[in-house]
Amino acid sequence: MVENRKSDLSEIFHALSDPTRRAILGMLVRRPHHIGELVAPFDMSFNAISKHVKTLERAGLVERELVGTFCKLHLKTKGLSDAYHWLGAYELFWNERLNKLEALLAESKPSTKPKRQKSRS
Amino acid sequence: MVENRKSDLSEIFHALSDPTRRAILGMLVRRPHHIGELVAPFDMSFNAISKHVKTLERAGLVERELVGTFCKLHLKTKGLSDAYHWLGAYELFWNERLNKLEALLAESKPSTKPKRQKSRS
DNA sequence: CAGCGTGTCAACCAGATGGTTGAGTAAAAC
DNA sequence: GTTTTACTCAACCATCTGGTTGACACGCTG
Repeated sequence: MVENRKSDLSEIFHALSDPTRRAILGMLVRRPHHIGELVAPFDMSFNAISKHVKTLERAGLVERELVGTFCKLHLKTKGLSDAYHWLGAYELFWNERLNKLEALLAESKPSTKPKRQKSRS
Repeated sequence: MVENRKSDLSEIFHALSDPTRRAILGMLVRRPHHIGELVAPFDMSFNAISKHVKTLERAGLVERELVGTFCKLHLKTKGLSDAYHWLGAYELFWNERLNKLEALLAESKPSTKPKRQKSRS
């Protein structure tokens, strides 16, 4: 397949951790763009955007389709879906856990905030 | 509130982009741990784990509760939930879009793979 | 063919990241 | 009161990151 060298969650989350890259995904979800089109909104060099695209591509979030000199970029949803489902596994817990946690914290509230605070914000 | 200085998606995704930190969350989702307990599985110094915990805390994924000398860590689900919902917005698209995309790609398949390949893997 | 537009690659830089060690602090145990 | 335990903080280091610039490759257009 040689899909992408590492369809890893680490790469995916790292790709998502940059606002520029998330914005790019936001553009691509509407319709495919070529790289040049992506540059305008960002006040950043073409090369910088190209690098971001490469990061997204490595993470498997974006797919290139070469059309003449243009490089048309498509959103590739598998990676997003992977990340979504990874988080979904936690969702199973957090609804029920929040209740448990709240109960627990309520119990231990009296002794919850000890004094040992030197420089903790 | 002073919840955390930046309940930002960037921080959250960045926190999730490290396998050690994801593993820590995996331990915390079962039950709260103190930091010392987290160290064992990782072959890494206590301080390294402590730093990871701090990263998770900054991202709002983890909450500290001081119990004597121990620092009990709870999973804090809001951040995970935020990330989950951000991705969920894309899920609305990708189910329908995949169909559209596939149709589109099927149309343009004949000219989809041009020759311009010098050093592209 | 020459020139332009689109994009890649490599080199470079400042700052962030992930790890280490060592010193210090505070509560608990002796 | 001394020692242990659990943890924090600061300094340090190598590597990664996100940006830049400049040179180059490819395909389209005239």
